[in-house]
Amino acid sequence: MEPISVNLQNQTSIESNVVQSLRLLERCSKMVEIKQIHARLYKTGLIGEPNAVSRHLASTASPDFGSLTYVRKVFDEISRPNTFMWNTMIRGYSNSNEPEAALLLYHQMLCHSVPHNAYTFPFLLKACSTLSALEETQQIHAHIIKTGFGLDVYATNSLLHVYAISGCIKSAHLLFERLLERDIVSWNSMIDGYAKFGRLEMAFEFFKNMPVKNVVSWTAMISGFVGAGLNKEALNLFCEMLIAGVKPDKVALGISLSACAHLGALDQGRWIHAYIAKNGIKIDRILGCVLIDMYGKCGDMEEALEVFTKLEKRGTSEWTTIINGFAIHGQAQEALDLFVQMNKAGIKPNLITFTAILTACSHAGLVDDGKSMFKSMTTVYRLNPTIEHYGCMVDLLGRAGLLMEAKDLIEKMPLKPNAAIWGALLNACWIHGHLELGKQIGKILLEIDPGHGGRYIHLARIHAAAGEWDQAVEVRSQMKHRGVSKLPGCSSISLNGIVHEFSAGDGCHPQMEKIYWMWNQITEKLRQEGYKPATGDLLLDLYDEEKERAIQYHSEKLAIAFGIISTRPQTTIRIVKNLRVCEDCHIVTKLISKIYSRDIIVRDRTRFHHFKNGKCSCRDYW
DNA sequence: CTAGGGTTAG
Repeated sequence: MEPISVNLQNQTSIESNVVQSLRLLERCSKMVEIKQIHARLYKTGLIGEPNAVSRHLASTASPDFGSLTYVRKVFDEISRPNTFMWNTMIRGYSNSNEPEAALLLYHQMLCHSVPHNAYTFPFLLKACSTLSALEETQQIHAHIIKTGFGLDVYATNSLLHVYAISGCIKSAHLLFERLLERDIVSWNSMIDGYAKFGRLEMAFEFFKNMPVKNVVSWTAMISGFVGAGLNKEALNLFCEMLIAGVKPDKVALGISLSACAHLGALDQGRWIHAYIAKNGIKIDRILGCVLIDMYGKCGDMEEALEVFTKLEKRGTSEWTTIINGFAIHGQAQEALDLFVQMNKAGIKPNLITFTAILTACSHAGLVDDGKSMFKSMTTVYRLNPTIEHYGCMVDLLGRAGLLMEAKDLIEKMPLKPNAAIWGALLNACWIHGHLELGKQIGKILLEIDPGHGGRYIHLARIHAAAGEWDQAVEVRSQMKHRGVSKLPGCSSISLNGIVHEFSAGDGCHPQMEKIYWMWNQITEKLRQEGYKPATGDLLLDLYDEEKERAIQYHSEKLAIAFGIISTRPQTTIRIVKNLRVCEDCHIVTKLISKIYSRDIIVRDRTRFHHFKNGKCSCRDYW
């Protein structure tokens, strides 16, 4: 920052002085300097110049400056703020963490009979959209029409956006139909509105029919797929976008990377990372997090760490993401070490950081560490544990066999236990054979979460293990009766940029015959090693032939068989599964890793298993 | 001035 040396003595050159001051203002980056200039505006009388004051407000109210209180003070001193100044303040608050203030200001603006201009409504409606303030939006809608801005494309697009984003997609659609002038933004808002609420067919209808698409149109659609869990479709669309010759920007790349993360599509993730590097796209905070997360969720912690280390700035999110990476890999010590380093670096952990840390302790069975971290949340970091944190603790204690302690925690916690809490306890009961308690909890779960198929299966299993076949069958038929279906198990493997998906007993894959042949080969070798199927799950399904077949061909088994025939010997096989690995598959995969000398990395619904030479990184604790 | 983004975990 150069010293401020504006010659203010000569009254005739006051205009050029204003201009010069304004230039300085725009270059200002520190609050102190802004305040200095403000003081100078006062001293020199320039404070009476609406232009100078306006610019001063504008640069101070920009999102780069956190402190709106200061701007507000300046604003409040102005006797008759003009429209520009009101707009500036509304814009400031619409981008802040108190957007309500924007609405209040607008109200005051009306009271003072200050006229609007075309810039007033977009700012104001932005505040409405973050607040999902529909009533206010309707009032503003009326004002827009009354004051003759009903044909202004910025005002109407802003309206359209609020309606679309706040779940009033019908109003948005109606408005869209009535618009005389629609531009690409109008279309994109419709796509985003429908996509965000899971109405992908409608979103796609708009996407398909719009006259010209830009990168935002594609991204809104891709993001809709990701939001609906259709990550494969999201990636396909990303590829189509490239083929259509639309250059992806950081937003498109980020959302596609998160699709890769969900899918465990390492190759595609690497490709996007390389694209970012090749095109000189700056890795901002979000891209940094997504990259770390992608590598972590795709099983490559070395690369995740590499990205993390190379980042210019590391904030809470970046640390949290890398810690979570180690957590899901069962590398609790690394996670805990990073937590210490994070503290040393002066970065404050947040609630999500603690979820990651507690997950790490839980997966590794570090009961004492977990307990002390949980305690430190309130005592050291002043964070109130949420239901997720209690869930982690119940899981941690229950998994370690401390069922009574887990139950005790549930009874004493200040929050109402939800399905996830009981689910964690039920799982613990199952692992440690506490069948009586398991049955009680299973019943609770069926009541509070009647649409979740997995709960029925769990309870039925427990009945079966207790030898209560009638009741096991009863639970299953209850499930059928209520029309609840089990989430089908699905495993995927990514090869040469193509994600292959398998579901249990699947016959869909073009190479299915070969895959089943390979699986039979594998079973033969397993038998020679003395393997016998873990039949716990099988017995329950005896009454249902189709399911029995499905269990023999669990989706991950098919994916592994496909992996072995489709890759060179020694190549690591990476599988992603949407459910937890069952005991039988875990045993089998360990054996396969030894017999075929293959590293097999399986990502479960909650964690990674690295199978190597007959052993698994989870040390059979999962 | 209006439109698309991430980290928990279900």
